[in-house]
Amino acid sequence: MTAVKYWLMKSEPSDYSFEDLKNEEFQTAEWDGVRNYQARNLLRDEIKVGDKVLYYHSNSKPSAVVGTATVVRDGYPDFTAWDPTAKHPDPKSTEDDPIWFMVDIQADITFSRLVSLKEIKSIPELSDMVLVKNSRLSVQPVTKSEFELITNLGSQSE
DNA sequence: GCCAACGTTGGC
DNA sequence: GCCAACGTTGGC
Repeated sequence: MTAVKYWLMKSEPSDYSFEDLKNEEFQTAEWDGVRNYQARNLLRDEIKVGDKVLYYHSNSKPSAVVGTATVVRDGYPDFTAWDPTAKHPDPKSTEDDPIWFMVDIQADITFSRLVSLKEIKSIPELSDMVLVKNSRLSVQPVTKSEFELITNLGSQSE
C-alpha cells in the first residue's frame, strides 16, 4: 500500500469541464487525449487508484482550480490515440504498442468558490507549484500541503 | 487575438 | 546529435 499522491490536471472548460465530469455516469471519465511525454509518464507509472486530483480550468475566465477528483483506475493505454476519428489521433500508437496512457478519475468535491491562478500566485506557500513555474504541463504533481491549502480555500463559504 | 515559452520534428 | 523551423499551450 503506497501513500496517496496528489496531482493537478488541466482541462479547457470549453473542451471538457468539471461540470462535464460530474454529468458522467458515476461522475467518472477517462482522462484521455494527453499527448505529452512527461505527462504520459506520470499517467502510466505514477498516478494510482486513490490518488487525489485538483481539477484546473485552463484558458478560462479566470483560470482556476474548481474542484477535486479521485483516481479510480490506474494507467492504461489511451485507445483514442489509434482512433482516427478521435480528437487527438496518433497513428504511431497502436493497440500492440501503445504510446499514450490515461487514468480514470471520479469527481469528488465541487468547490464553493473557485481558486484562481491569480490567487494561487499571490500565496507564498504555493509559489513552488509546477502550475506557477511551468504552466504548460497538463498533468503535474502537487504536494499534500498544496492540495490541502487549495482545497480548504475552495471549500470556504461564498 | 497576441505572443512567450516550451516541446517536437526533421534536415543535415 | 545539433539546431532551426514549426506547432501548441495557455496567460493576458
